[in-house]
Amino acid sequence: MGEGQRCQTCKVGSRPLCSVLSSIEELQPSRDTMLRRLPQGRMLLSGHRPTNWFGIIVSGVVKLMLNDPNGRQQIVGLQFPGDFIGATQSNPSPLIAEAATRVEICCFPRNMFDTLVGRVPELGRTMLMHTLGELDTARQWMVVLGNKSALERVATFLLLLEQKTRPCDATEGPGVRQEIIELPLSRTELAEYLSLSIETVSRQLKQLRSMEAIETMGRRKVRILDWATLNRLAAHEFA
Amino acid sequence: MGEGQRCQTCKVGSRPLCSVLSSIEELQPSRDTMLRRLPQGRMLLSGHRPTNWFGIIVSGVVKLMLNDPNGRQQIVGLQFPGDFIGATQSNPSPLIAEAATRVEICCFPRNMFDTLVGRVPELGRTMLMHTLGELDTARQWMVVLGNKSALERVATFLLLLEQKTRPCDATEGPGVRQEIIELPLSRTELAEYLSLSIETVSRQLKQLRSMEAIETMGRRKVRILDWATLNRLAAHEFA
DNA sequence: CGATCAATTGAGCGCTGTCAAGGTCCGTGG
DNA sequence: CCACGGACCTTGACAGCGCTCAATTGATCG
Repeated sequence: MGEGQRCQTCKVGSRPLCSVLSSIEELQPSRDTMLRRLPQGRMLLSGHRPTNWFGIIVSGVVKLMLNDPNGRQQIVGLQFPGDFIGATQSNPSPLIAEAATRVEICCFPRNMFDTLVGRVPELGRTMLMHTLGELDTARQWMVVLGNKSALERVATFLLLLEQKTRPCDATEGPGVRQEIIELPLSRTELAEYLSLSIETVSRQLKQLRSMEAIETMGRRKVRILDWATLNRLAAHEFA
Repeated sequence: MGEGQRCQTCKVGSRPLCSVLSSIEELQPSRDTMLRRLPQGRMLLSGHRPTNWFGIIVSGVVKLMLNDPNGRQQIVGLQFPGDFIGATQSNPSPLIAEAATRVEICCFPRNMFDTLVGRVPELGRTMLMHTLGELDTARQWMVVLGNKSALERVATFLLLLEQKTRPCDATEGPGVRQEIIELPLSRTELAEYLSLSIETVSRQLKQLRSMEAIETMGRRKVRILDWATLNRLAAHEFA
């Protein structure tokens, strides 16, 4: 893993998992915890190899991948600030995790977490709730992959991204929407996430551009112009 | 829910969740637990409505569905004997659960489960493990829906089904494979699960028949003839 | 300012969905 | 036991979406 640094002022506060973090911080304030800054592309979990740490994402995006039997890889989930990562389970999973952008993770040794769960029952419950939420997310994404057209998938992704990358303190509501979205994925990664070809992704972005629903600014930025159209295409999936 | 009956001799013993069940049985033997027999088509969870019970499937298959924004429904998971169902979470989920076949469920009141989790910490851990397993399953299915052709999906489903419906005491290995598989789903449901049209499902079954990989016996039975071909098509997904 | 890789665009085709017709299974009643 | 009806399933024809292959354009960095 490499570079590390003591975690002094964590900014994940208002995210769903804040309670876990604060529990940990209260009991063992910033001694064994550290804020790791990882470069884009760094592998965090590699298939079956066991992991002795776990952490909470503070900033950046982590992509979760599974090896397709045909050799190719598919992205099966994205983890945003506030989400868990690492050895949240003892049974090994073929899941691969990689930093999609530069990432900051608040890391803890695994045994520390285990003992904490024993001492704070609330912690285990929070973990379970979060995992059930992830399960819901995965199943909703199954519906996206199963029933939506290429254009709808791209629209859905853009809205999902906008929602997930809102500043922590922003409440729901159309007033606080960000116009300009930073894409944490390349076109190739977008294709792997949406189960499309690179070319199709490109064509759908072009189509959205010609509908004047979005405006692409370089490779990694999108400005959203027409929320109504995008919402209609995504059919209010991730409200 | 309707018909119920005290649970005397439960047969879920050797399934993954046996520990939960036995913990419950030990502490509170068969007083508030009962074995519910439900007919095919009975709805178990309906979207947002809260549920005050939970249970473990003893026999039969339960399908989990999500409403597609386009109106159609998609099956996002199947629950087999040994799996949880019901209020395993407090946060509401839009998930709908329905008996795909006649189903027997060992049911418990929700508060009983909650108190047990407080008394037996192992129980919460088991729940978390099981949920993480479900998450893995969901993500693997995402890969199936994203990258596999219609023929491969059908082959994958047949092998998955064979694996899941093996008798409890059967260990892994090719020796104990069942030749004849009972399909818990109609063609329409199969299509909803595999994200295909009914017609395509039918055509792929025909193709497998013409390859002499399977043999259909009526509408709800399949005899597997060529395991190698099926495995090759499914690419050893659910080993 | 070129070198290099990513992204876009175009042409062509195959897989799968749609629409429509025919066939099969199964419960019901004669 | 057989005839009938209706739901479920199968089969065929056809079109369209998205993938593949190939060439071009564009971005980013030395």
